[in-house]
Amino acid sequence: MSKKEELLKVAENKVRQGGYNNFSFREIANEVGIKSASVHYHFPTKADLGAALAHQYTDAFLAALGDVDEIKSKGENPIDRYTQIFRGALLTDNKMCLCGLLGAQNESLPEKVQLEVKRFFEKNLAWLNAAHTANGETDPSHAAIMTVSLLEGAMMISKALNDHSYFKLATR
Amino acid sequence: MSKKEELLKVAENKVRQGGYNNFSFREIANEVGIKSASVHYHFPTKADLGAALAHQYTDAFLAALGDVDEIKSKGENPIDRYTQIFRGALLTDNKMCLCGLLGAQNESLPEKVQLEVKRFFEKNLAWLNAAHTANGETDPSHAAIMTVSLLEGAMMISKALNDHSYFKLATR
DNA sequence: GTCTATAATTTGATAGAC
DNA sequence: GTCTATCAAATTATAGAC
Repeated sequence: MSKKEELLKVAENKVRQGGYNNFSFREIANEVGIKSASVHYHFPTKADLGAALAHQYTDAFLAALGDVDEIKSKGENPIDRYTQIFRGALLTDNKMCLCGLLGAQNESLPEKVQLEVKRFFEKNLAWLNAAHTANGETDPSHAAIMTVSLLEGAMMISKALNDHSYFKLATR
Repeated sequence: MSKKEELLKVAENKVRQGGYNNFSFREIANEVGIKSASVHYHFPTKADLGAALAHQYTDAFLAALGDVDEIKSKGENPIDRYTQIFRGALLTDNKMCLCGLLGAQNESLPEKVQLEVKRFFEKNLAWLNAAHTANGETDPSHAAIMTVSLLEGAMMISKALNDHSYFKLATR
């Protein structure tokens, strides 16, 4: 893994724990074994790093979701798949959804970060819309909104209560 | 309004925009016309201020909710009332739920703030449990989890998309 | 790509006068 | 209750050498 990739990885963990202000260039530099000035070579400003973080997170999330038609052709329910990926993010990593946390503090973020967070939710809603359509639901776009809202909210409250069983109850 | 109350008010707005790190003693002191050293007279540490903030927010929220039986006796649906109060917080103030945002960044908060955020959700779940019970639902505790998760999630994503119509769609 | 050195600003907090 | 004065630490960022 390149230093640039390492920096993104450690920054992601910190943001998912406490938001955009929960990491500094010095901290992440120390953790990957370089100096903070060198971080600016890879990411000119903190806003650039934040935007790259959200962009990469979105791409990885979409890749994990895969293709709706392909899931369907295997006889699987794509909404179950979606739920499982959210569940894994919380139960395995024990961390919030990066873009959920950033979205909540949206107003205080640099504009280029805001745009990437927006992209995450637009892509998620489009995927869920296709999934609910493939499931033959009568109002797939409304169902998409309900699905992602419930999962993000359940994740947030599980963190607040420090109790993963809350998320499990919300998603059964 | 006392200086102490004014400090809490301006701090609340800042936290609801960008989280716990989105205000400093200097900033809120300037806004109410005193010096940052004087803030420490009212709140010894920032953690004390944060905990007072979440505690006051919870109390005000519960007071706005009122009594489930009283709402019921008027022929009103308490879940509709709950939804309307959430809607007002987003559409009128154009801000996140204080404890929703703090809950998402829970891991990075001082312990005394975490405890107050937890209290907010426990009280909300108890209220919703009573409300769904009064509505004669078969699984009121599960319904309570679904209700608050959906509302917090919809609020978060409305902020992320910067689009209030998203919240309206999620709550109709 | 990474370093040293450094600048300019902000932060939470304290001591002690009034 | 509020002030002045001050502190130590942390922050983002830049200049320039290797």
